[in-house]
Amino acid sequence: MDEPAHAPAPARRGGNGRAGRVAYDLDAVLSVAVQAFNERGYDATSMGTLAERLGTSKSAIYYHVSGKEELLRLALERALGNLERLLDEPDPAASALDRLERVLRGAVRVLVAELPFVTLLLRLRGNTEVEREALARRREFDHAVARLVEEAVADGALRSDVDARTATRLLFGMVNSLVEWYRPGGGLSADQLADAVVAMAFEGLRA
Amino acid sequence: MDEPAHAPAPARRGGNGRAGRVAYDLDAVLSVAVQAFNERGYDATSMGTLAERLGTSKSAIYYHVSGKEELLRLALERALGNLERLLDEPDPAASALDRLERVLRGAVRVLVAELPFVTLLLRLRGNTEVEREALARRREFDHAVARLVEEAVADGALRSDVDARTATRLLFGMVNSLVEWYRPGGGLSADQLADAVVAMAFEGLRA
DNA sequence: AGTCCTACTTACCGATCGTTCAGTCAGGCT
DNA sequence: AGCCTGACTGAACGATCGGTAAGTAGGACT
Repeated sequence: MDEPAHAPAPARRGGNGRAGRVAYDLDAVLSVAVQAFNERGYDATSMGTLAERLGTSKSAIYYHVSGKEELLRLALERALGNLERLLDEPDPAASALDRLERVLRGAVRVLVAELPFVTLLLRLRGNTEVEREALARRREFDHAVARLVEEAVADGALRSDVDARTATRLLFGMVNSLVEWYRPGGGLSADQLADAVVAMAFEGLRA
Repeated sequence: MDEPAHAPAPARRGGNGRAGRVAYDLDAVLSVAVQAFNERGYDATSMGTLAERLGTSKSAIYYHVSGKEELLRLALERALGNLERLLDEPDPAASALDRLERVLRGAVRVLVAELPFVTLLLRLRGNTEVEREALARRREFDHAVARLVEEAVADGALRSDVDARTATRLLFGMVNSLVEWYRPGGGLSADQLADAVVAMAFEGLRA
């Protein structure tokens, strides 16, 4: 067991590629990197650790990506792209409340489907330019949802005794927290989870 | 402005101590450290940065604490101690729902009062033994609250169509998220915040 | 057969990390 | 006057960091 233990089977090129080479593609490197970043934190994860987990050398990684920060950038792009797509094509005929519920369910779906990538996004500190840009895009997403909440309050669909901004933040806190505990295959599907989130958010826990 | 810009005025010893010395005590070092850890992450914060912010040298810090990890340990102890105290002396006559609400409000109060310390706690990754021990204590706290939720569901006070464990986690997600956005002095008091949390958690957002 | 490209490897770089150590200096004590 | 202690300073330590340069095995292509 002193062979590269955590590495997924390297993608041996079949079909269109060269055969017989131990070739990692960018996706394999990225997924191993993101998992490590989430386990130990971005800063605490060295390129050496990544190489170990991939079963290669540090420099091999630099063949696929320009550096550590590009791994971060690619991962954040994937998370943000999926979230931002939730805001496209809203049904203009639907009520603000309906659109909010749809975004909420969509967010749960994306968080579950892209768990490691979104996890990374939600833990950013803003130390570098890459991180700050991602944080700005995340803030823009948050604001779009906040506008939906305000609209629903104006419609009289949501209670007005709780500040809309505070409500939005608590709502997001609830949804985003799932990256800290939800693990797929644990007997709770993404749909069930979305149901629980919507139920608690809109109707509350009281019997 | 090339003097130690971020350093709080060093505690010049008055009264019982020696006068005229630039003396930092442990509390001052700790509070600067925790703030830096929260801004840039524990791993991304170097002892050199801490020294700069304190307006001293790296080695001066080692006079007060045994090392970087002890700063972390002291900070986590403060956060965990305050949270764990919430579970002491519950009124055994009160219903599970009442006790849950009291813990919830207490948690909001502690998070607000000890914001930087709890923030640090909630961002742990478990890289070292110190971090893993803190995570274990945090899990124990979570379990105690989960038991309260289960009790309240058994009483019929909370809805049973949402899994108690899931509900607890969403509840905590909501409360814990406030370290990411709540800033004191922003026109929202801790009590108002607790009201909003309890309202949303128990009654939901629907008008 | 010879050349080219892909996908690496080994060896190393300078910078920075947390930490240590020896020395210093102001004030209090005797 | 002499000594002690508390609170540092400045220089250096070895380890580790992210990243680079140069070389190369092996299949594809001509």
